[in-house]
Amino acid sequence: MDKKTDMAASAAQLFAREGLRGIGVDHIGASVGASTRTLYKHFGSRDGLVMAALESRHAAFMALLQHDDAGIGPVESLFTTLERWSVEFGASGCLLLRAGNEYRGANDDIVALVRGQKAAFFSEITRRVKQALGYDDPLLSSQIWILFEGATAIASLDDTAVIRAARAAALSLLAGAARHREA
Amino acid sequence: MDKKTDMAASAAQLFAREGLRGIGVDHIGASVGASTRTLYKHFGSRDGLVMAALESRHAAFMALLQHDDAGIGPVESLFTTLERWSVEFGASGCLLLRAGNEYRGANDDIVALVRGQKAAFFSEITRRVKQALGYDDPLLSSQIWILFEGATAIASLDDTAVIRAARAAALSLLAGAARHREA
DNA sequence: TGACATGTACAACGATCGTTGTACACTCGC
DNA sequence: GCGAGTGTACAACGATCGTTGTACATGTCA
Repeated sequence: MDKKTDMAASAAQLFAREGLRGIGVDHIGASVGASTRTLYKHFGSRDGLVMAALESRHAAFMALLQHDDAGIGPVESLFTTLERWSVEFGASGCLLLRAGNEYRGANDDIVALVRGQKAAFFSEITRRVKQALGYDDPLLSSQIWILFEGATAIASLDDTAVIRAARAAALSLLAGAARHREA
Repeated sequence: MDKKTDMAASAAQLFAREGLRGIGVDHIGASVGASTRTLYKHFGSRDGLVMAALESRHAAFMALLQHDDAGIGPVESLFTTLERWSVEFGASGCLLLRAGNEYRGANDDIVALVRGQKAAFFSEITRRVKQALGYDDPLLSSQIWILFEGATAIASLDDTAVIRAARAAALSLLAGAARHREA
């Protein structure tokens, strides 16, 4: 029905696998059985399609994040969700950061979009850290963000075991912060 | 004198700024005052130039790493070197990982090269962790690697302050491991 | 002097790719 | 029934880009 949504999602997957600039618009349209003309009527340009694909990816992960709050702690679930995502969709680095780096100096709108999405993601991390500790800890929040992005990056060439190592590090830092607060 | 080395270094910088596939070979040759024909006599193909650029980057960072062992600890200097590198060469994510993701499904040689370089880098981290602790700690080594790559990735859109946050987290984990060993 | 490596200028090729125009189907709500 | 919205097929454009051939210049080393 909603072919525009399908195209954006399929484009995100193809961009992740073949490279942001390593695949043509014709091939992306054909992947969902749509003509190139339809693609342009929806997105206007290739860069417009790239932005739609990034929004699709970001929304999909954020939605998965909200859904996975069963039993485990709010910080820990960041990493279990990432692991499930990597197994299901494949690990090829963060598509948002890849786009931000690949289109810098070519399209400022894409860079601005990525910046906004990452700011939203960091807000979510900050919220979860506060939920776990009872108070705000900006440094710890950014450190957990670093662990998350590092695990995402490395998982693209190693296996997904690094994600569990990152989760353990995050929990260790979290416990250290709580211990330090008590003393 | 050695124009081949210059071209590889300049290509690495241009690839980092304009994107791995966002700049043409003519432009790269012109950046060092060389003709396109000379470029092809040295590297054979565009992908050959990409691999040479990656080797140039990897070697440059590893060399900078060996040189920065003055006063501070072996693990801490990983991050101070990264910070100096980012200020001097600009922060646009790890070019190696970017290439590995962008050329997957297009050139296996590039992916294999990146995999080897990252294995060498992880060995260096492992060596430094052992030097700091007195014994091997594979989990901690991979966690410090995660912090390093995460800081590199995030520094490309935030400022370089994240690198100091990553360094603090690494030292915290290191101290935690040493404390746990004593008990 | 001659052979050879290295570099340049210039032109051209073939291919891919982003983009658009046009004409034609289908479906839905008024 | 009719117009709007959505989708398709097909062809073509202009531009960029990777790649190569050829002819010529320069330096070095035997």
